Amino acid sequence: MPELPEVEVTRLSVAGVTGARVLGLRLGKPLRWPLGAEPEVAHGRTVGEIQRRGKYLWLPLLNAGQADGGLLWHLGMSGSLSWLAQAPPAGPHDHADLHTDRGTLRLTDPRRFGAVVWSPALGQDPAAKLLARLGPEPFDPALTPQGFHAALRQRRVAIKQALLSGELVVGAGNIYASDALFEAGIDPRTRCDRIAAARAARLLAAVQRVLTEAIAAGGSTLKDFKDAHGTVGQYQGQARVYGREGQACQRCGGTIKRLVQGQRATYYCPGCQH
DNA sequence: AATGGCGCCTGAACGC
DNA sequence: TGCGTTCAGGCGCCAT
Repeated sequence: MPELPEVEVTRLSVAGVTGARVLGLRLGKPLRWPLGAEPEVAHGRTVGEIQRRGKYLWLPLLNAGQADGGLLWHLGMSGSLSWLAQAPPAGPHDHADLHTDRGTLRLTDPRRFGAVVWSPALGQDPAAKLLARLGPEPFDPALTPQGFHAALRQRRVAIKQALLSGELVVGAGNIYASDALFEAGIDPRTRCDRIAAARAARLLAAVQRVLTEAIAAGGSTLKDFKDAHGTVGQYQGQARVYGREGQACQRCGGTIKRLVQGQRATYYCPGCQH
């Protein structure tokens, strides 16, 4: 799924839920992690402002104005949220419904790698444990080219896999990691500690540029993804290399190649990336 | 400590 | 048409 752009597009499209009063929480088949509380805990609470951290969404649920709990959502690989004025009966892949007086927030996730987890706060367990290993946000001003380079120097894995891990910077999954490396002109197999400062700076800028473009395009819809109003993303049509094996590189005209790293497909242009 | 690999679950696309 | 195989956007956990 859903990489950072899709989660951000989802966040923006469900903003209307803020201020709604929760009528009930219904869960379907088990998701990746259990809710960790009785669904009734949400009842009668007021929805606060939805936030994003990495590929997670945090929905505060205020109890008489007190911020003492909320729901942490993850879309896994095939999940999407819908904001429904009139929710039809839950289908076989609808595994969470947050019913409110303004509509229903519904998680649809065929593969069930997603999750909805109750937590007393974003900074407390279980949410804190799930977020503990996340690297910096890509648009955090504290993430400098110098800091990014310093983090790269401590790793020997291939840069593509390091980007996927989210420990250097969160948000780039398989689509955007490939495209960002193309933008930066870096071979995806390059060891992190062989990337000099100038190239590291170029890579960080490329990650930011690709993610920004993807958010503007409404994300990528390879199959399941839709925003909360049912709109599909458009980035997949403008991908630089992702999913374009055998096609011509837009920059040099060479042929885009596919390889496998850590059991994941990587796409790159041998002519443009070194 | 860092790294590589596995598995969770379902559906679609493909080859025979 | 039917069946088996392969592949998918993530990520925590395990063994090395």
